[in-house]
Amino acid sequence: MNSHDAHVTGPDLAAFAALLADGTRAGFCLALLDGRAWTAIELARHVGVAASTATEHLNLLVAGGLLAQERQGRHRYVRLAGPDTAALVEGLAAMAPRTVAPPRSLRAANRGRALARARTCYDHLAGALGVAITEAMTARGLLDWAHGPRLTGRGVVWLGELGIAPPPATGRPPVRSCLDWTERRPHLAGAVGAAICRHALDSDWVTRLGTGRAVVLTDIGRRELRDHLGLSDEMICPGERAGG
Amino acid sequence: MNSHDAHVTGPDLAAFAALLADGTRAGFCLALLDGRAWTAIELARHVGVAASTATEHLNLLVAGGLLAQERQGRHRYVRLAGPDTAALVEGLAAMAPRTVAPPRSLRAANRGRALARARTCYDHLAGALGVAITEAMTARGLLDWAHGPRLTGRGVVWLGELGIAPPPATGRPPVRSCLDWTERRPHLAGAVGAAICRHALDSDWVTRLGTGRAVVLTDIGRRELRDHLGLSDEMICPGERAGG
DNA sequence: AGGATCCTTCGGTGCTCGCCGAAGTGTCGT
DNA sequence: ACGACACTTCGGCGAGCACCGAAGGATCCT
Repeated sequence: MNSHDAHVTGPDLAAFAALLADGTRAGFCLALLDGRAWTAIELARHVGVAASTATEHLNLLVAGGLLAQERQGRHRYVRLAGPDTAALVEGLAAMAPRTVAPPRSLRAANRGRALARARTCYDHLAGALGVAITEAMTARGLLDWAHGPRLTGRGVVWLGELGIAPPPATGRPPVRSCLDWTERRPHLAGAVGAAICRHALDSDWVTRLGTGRAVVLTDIGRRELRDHLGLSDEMICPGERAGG
Repeated sequence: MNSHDAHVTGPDLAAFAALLADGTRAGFCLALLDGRAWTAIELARHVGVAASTATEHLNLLVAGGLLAQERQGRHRYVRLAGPDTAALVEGLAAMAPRTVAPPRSLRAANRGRALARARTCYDHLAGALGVAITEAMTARGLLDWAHGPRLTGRGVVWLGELGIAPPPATGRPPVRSCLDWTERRPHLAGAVGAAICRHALDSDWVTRLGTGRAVVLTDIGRRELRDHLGLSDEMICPGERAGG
């Protein structure tokens, strides 16, 4: 195990980046950022290519280690390989130029607004909601950004009040910052971000909107966020009124 | 400035990743990870392409925001746009598959060994040396990894003893972890990592080996590392004897 | 068994993109 | 002014690759 003897000429950065350098494959990965497993056909339809084309791309992504797959009967389920790959896709996406195109339909416009308002990002909350929670936690002294994001002692207590146990010290950083696409401000990621998101879903603060990544804040969630973080509706959805 | 009205269909991940999906451009970025500014011709020769080809690639990388450039007379100096882009390239490189190829010459083999031993990575120290420093700091309680890497109070004192002022709280995280290509273990990055690297170069702990990223530990550095971190030669270069 | 669905394999097509060399522009040194 | 050098522009070539449709498994449902 002497890595000095392996004549490492350097990582094959180009081959790896090429995995994401195709519109179809990038679309797959962005879709998979919702953290769930998709079937091949779902992904194919999502980006509008033939099933055979999707198969080829999925083979590449799995072979490249970006995606993990499980086969169940006639279904091929794929998901992002892990939190680190998700973080990589996030980071790349945050730095990539935005494509600003007019929505193709009213339905698409509504979906876009819902996504901007609140969505899951791999396994944590993003959008205006995710950013608002993060900033409220900072304002209340639950997060400390002096040395990068860190949960304070009060933050640990606060988590406990919600019934969330502080995540065990595994390899995954407890608190990570993830730059939001729509808000261009950071929201909370990492193990704690995931725990909060799970709690929000389990306790019906938010519910999934259809089958995508969009979530919608419930009345329960609105009350809990006000009580626990002092968040008003205005602070979460400035100038908007959340629909059913 | 209501970002919800801009119909953001999502980041153009593919276009951005395509910047790094070419062997020549990836070679440029990996070379620029040494944190210095290179001229177009230097980069062209480094990867072995014509000057005209290099120009085209540099145009793309600059337009894409990955590289920044300054023109001085007949020279075009390019460098990575900033620490965040450097972090992105690092992260991608760490996750990319290694290309293990036999070195083309004795000279190349020596260069590879020198790089594995100690090198700069953008603006901090990497290789066996960088990893050894990071692990020694952890062992001495200067770094705390419980909530992601963080400098402890003793760490701040230790920096002071070296004559390094704790970096101001700018946007850049003071301490960041960067996965080492050759060691596959994390080394210290971020503002503190950069400060330590600068100190190591200023105080002649290490000196640049030629014009590349490789550095070599001096006798001064060897003594200082032993006195300040308890690092023995064995711990820095297991099974090797550093040459002049 | 039969049909529907999900996935895969296999040619074939068309286009993008990286590369070079030659010629041209601007800058530096003498 | 002149050559040397760094860089840029342009035309053309060749390879790689993303795409599709058709055909062939594999699996589930009735």
